[in-house]
Amino acid sequence: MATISDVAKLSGLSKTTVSRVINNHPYVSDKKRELVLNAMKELGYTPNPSARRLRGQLTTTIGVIVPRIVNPFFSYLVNSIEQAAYKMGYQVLIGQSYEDKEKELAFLNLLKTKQVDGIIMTSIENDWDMIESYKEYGSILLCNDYVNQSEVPMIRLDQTKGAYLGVKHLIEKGHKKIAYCTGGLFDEQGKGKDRNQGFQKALHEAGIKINPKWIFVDQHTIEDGKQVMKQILEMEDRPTAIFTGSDEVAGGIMIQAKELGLTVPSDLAIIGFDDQPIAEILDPKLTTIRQPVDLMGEKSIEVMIEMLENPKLEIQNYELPIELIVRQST
Amino acid sequence: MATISDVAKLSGLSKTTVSRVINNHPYVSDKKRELVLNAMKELGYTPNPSARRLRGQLTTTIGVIVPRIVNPFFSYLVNSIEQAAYKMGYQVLIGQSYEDKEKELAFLNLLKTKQVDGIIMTSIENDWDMIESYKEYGSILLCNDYVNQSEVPMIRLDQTKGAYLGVKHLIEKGHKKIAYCTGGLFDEQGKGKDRNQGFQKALHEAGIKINPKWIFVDQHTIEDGKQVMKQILEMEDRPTAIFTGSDEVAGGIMIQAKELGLTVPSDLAIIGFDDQPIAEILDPKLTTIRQPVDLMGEKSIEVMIEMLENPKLEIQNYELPIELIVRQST
DNA sequence: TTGTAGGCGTTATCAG
DNA sequence: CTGATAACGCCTACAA
Repeated sequence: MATISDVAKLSGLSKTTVSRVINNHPYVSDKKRELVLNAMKELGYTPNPSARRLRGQLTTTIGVIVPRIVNPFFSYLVNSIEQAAYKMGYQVLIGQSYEDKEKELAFLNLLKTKQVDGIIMTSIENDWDMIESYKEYGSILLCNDYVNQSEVPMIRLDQTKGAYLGVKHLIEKGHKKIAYCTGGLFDEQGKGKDRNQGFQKALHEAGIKINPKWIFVDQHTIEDGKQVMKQILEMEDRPTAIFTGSDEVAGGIMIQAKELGLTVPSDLAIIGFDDQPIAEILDPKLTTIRQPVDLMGEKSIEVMIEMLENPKLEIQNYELPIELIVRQST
Repeated sequence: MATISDVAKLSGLSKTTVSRVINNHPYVSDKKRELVLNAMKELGYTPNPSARRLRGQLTTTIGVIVPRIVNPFFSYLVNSIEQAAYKMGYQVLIGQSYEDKEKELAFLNLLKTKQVDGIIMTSIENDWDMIESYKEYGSILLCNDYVNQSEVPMIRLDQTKGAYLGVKHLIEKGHKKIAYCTGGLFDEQGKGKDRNQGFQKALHEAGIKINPKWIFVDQHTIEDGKQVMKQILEMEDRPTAIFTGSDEVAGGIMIQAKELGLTVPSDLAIIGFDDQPIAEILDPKLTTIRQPVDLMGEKSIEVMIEMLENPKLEIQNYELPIELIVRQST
């Protein structure tokens, strides 16, 4: 591999001058600049990022933590982040936390050793204090997930509104017996609390009481959805509609419902979350809440790079639009 | 961030001794080793990978090129690669080529600058000669895609057999008018040639002639599948079954078929490829060819690390099993 | 068994 | 405008 010295030698100039050209510093005569540029081309020279990192320069690499890449929501998010980053000349290092604290910390450690300039976190596993302690080593940005007391930029959606819109839609369709299925818990705090609030708000407004038996927590996969449906079938008093925290769970419910001889939406109306590709594949097509994944990725990179270039940037939060997509399952 | 010098100072020893401990070299007395270990712990010391890279050491980072991460086949593949790598203490840098030669080369350049020890390519865009020229800078391994004249390890599947099994299954079901849908071309060479061969072989064995009108090339998405179905409907002489290069295209075909009032499989039998999650979501469930993605990822990492640790390793190819999963769409 | 010194490729500082 | 030099953190001949 050609080094800066090779370029210097070939062009008959010093490393310093070559470096100036590489980094677009002023005070280089056009002639010499030309000379250097030619030599660089001739040797196929690429600056060595390791050396730059060692010198304390930026790495032009951004880390992204996702719980699991096979979740379409996250693979689309990573996709848009990667594309936006590529356009800006940045690389993306991906890490899956698998909802494991250790893996998350291991990834955050990349900041310490200047392997990445910053990390975009799309989910949070450890306590915020723990994570915040890494801010000293590099930039951290939250995209999708968030915390209240944070001192980092956040790109987020109004999850409360998303759930509210969905449940209100069900109510408008005449449903009063509405079940709820979340990937988190049904607590005041903790995962999924915003959506919980939206759900409660919509019911409250319509004067409908929550039936605790119709609350399903910690549901994630298609398989989970199938199980939920089986549980519902066994109930004496069944819901007529169900709001779900993911298209996949909604899909599982729908598949199982059909298998059990129920008709969607007349026997059971179903609403998903994310507007993943399967929403249009399911039959009937799934009514769902769309999250603007592409926007989230672009914005995250935009803000991250701003932060990197201007470390004193004022911390801001960005809220992106979330909308209801009505299809046939409601 | 603490450096090796800090550890040396704190432990009252030299950098050399500390380095020896870090790298498990012999000739360090137990006492001093203890001393160093304590100092390391106290300072929360982590070796700086950039410095190591600069010194020409391994980076414990492996690059993976995929065409697009949102394709479930690749996101599952990346997932299994990442998991296997993590277990071995390696990091994974992901790049999307978007089937673009430039992007692919940009990623291969990471080898030149020792940013990654090796690269796993799951697809190939540039001419092989071009790619092979990067072998000088680091290890390259092919997983999924392959070339004939290659001098790198390949983890691959018998695509010919996959297509053959699928088409044969259709024939056994009594179909004689069989359409074919590929993501590549219908050439002797080029993308998808193996599956083409399997398709042809199965028909040939059954004495069935190929109808060129029923060959659809360069089809990738659900939307593509829908278009294919529309084209089929317009035909005077329609096929009764279709073999498809991806579950997504198959899904599009199925959705559109139902929309047009056709019944699957009685009006049209459909067979997919990959056994992605949507195969079970579609109604009727999709008969498809399963590719053992997890195995592919694990094996790729296993072989890559072997290669890294023993550069003189004999080049081997590995063929993994591929199987037909019969469901309801045929 | 331990330590000294030099260099990997880059850029900032300082002197011309 | 240009160039010599030191330093980033690590590893390894070589010396002791």
